[in-house]
Amino acid sequence: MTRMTAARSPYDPADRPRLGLRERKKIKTREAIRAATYALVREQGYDATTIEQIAERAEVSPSTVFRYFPTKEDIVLTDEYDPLMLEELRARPEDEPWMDSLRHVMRKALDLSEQEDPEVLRLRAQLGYQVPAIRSRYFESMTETGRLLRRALAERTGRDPESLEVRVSAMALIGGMMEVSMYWAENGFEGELRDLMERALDVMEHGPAAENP
Amino acid sequence: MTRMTAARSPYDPADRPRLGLRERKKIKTREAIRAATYALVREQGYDATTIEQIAERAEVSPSTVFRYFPTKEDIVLTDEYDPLMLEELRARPEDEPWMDSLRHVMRKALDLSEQEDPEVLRLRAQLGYQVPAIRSRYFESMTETGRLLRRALAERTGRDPESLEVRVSAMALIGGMMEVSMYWAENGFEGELRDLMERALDVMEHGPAAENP
DNA sequence: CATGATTTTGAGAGTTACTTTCATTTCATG
DNA sequence: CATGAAATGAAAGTAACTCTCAAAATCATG
Repeated sequence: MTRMTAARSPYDPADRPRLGLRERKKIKTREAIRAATYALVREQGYDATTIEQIAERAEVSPSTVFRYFPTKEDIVLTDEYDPLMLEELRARPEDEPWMDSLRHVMRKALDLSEQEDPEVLRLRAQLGYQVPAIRSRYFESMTETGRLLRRALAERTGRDPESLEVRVSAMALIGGMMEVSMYWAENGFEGELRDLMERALDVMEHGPAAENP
Repeated sequence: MTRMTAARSPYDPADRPRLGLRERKKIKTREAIRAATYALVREQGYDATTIEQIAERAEVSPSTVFRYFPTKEDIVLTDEYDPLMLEELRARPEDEPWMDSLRHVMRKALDLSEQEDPEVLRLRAQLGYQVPAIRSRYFESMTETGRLLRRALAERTGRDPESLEVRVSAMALIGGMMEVSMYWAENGFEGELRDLMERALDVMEHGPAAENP
């Protein structure tokens, strides 16, 4: 069926093989659960896939599934790109306009994710579009990203990260980005996500009512 | 305990007493369920409140509760301001700048809601802030509002409501507005929500990186 | 007002995500 | 290999939702 790529995460265990057997096993289990979930969801759809089936295919008990992921949605969505993003944002030159920095970082993040596992990027977007529960969880995780965004934005512009202005700016960006993903899925993944994101950032840079070509 | 205001909804039944007994009873049941839920949630918190308790206090069966509201979160959140908002937006003069129209309409909506039932406005914001499930549903409902927003924005600016640009603009606004509500609840409802909203719209009008006082 | 059609309700059983508890197994370490 | 710590599985429990069906309330008629 589908090629079972290992989906090397940003903190790939293979980079530091000096991990105890226990740790390595945990990582394997985690990925087994995720792989089983992706496969089943592709075969039967999200709602039709039960935790029991996932557990069975991943060869663990249902209890273990919940030990690794708090909710079913998390199995599909969890990743850890956020810290990387913050780091990248901070690494951009101080005097670069904020929105340019953001453009660079987003492009980089999307490129990376696309190259690591293009299927997963699409599957997530599609599930986010189709399944309300996933969309919700998706939004929650983007809200966390929003917290990073406001920290970075505050640092860059010398404002208080907890001020209404900064918080609203960050979440407006998040809202816009979320919509890009929905749009992409809704239109059958037509075009490069990277380009759509770029257009979205252009729009948001100048406010919603500005003239766009 | 708390005064059990009837919370006259925008389409108040009392305005048209010419409804069959059946219809009137349905509206009563609906409001009984909501009132019971609000009361219980205030007493015990959201999670501790079960559908069974709600049903008992509203003097209906649990099945009936689910017949009136698809999910527990909906009992707290459902309202029907959206169509009104669209109407108001359309009623604004054609040549008024879009963001000014939005400011007017939002102010009006918030004033209305505050005057109809200030408690509910606060309770919702607070639950949205504290309870992830509610926040999710809150966001979903704002997404629907976003669809209206993009229609109105498209009409006003002569663009395609399904274009990426319009959709992103609308959802960015929604994201920003959502954050206003969170901010308000998080800071103990300090200040007028109306004023916070105004400030948020100012921010979003000019883009996230613009200088604000 | 009686009667039959239609709508609404409640009772009950079933599904599934998630929780909690506890005994058993698996690994790490001296 | 022995001992302690961590990970697992089995099992029972909770609560949100779904489905089905029969009883009850309302409505539209003659």
